Amino acid sequence: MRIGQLAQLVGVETQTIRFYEQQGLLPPPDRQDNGYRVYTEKHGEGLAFIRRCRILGLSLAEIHELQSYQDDPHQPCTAVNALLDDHISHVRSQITALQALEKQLVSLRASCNDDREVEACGVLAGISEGNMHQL
Amino acid sequence: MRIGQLAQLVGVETQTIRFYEQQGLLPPPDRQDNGYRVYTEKHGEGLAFIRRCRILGLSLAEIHELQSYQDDPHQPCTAVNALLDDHISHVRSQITALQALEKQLVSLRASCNDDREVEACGVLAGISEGNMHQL
DNA sequence: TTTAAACTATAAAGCTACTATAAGGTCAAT
DNA sequence: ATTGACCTTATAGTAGCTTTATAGTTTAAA
Ligand SMILES: [Zn+2]
Ligand SMILES: [Zn+2]
Ligand SMILES: [Zn+2]
Ligand SMILES: [Zn+2]
Repeated sequence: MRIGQLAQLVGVETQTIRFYEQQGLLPPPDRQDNGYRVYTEKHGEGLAFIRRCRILGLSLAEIHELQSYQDDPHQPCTAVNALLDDHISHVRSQITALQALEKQLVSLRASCNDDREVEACGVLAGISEGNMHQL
Repeated sequence: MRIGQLAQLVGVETQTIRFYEQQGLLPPPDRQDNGYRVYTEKHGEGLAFIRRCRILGLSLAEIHELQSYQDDPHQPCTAVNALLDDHISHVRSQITALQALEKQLVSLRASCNDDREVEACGVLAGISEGNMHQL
């Protein structure tokens, strides 16, 4: 299988595949005499694994870590579970932060319901006055 | 006021101030004979405005847009309010996406409550099997 | 007074996870 | 023979800084 076929199969761009190879997430495939990369089914599985991890929001570093666990299949999976726990709490804190942000933005927006001149815009005034507890 | 004092006053790093100047968000200040930047109170206000916008999650481009409105104070503030509305909906969609992600991660995590070998880890299996509706 | 700490300057690279562009080699078909 | 689709590498761009390198300036201590 050449790179274009693999890309289409998994639903990524060819550059992304080369990028993952360069980052050490995908093993370098064999090459044809003309230099073209030749991929096996294993590469397809590896690439699909990476993509599913990315969809779950895992960073390339975290994926790398998971791969290192896969290479050592008789270790206890504590580290894998811990990695996911960390990631979940990371996602949760992002959610919390964004919810607080939304609240602030909504109250800021509420300070200017009508059409005024920029000079008197409640939104701009709210930002400029700096009545935000963060700063 | 020199750059270090301004930085301390507003709570940013000096490089960040130079960066904002370079990006056209902060007007270039006068210079001393030795080349050192000299800032006025106005610069402090401008910088604080930028920082508060950043805390609200606004991009530098959005901040630039807001500044252009400030420069034209007798326009109606419709565009300001609209910018904020857009930003709020952006934040909301991020929250929604992250909540869906969290749900998926939690269910994935639940598939491996006990300590097993990596080989049998429910988390890794869950990712590898690809029973995710996205892919 | 010398010297070292603290401050300033510019320019360039690094960070994440790609995406896009450039310039070119290979292959099948027309 | 030439088009078009595919492949190659290398390089730059994205966002918002942060870090590093290198060097000049000011200020305070020894
Ligand atoms: Zn994570
Ligand atoms: Zn308004
Ligand atoms: Zn926005
Ligand atoms: Zn497990």
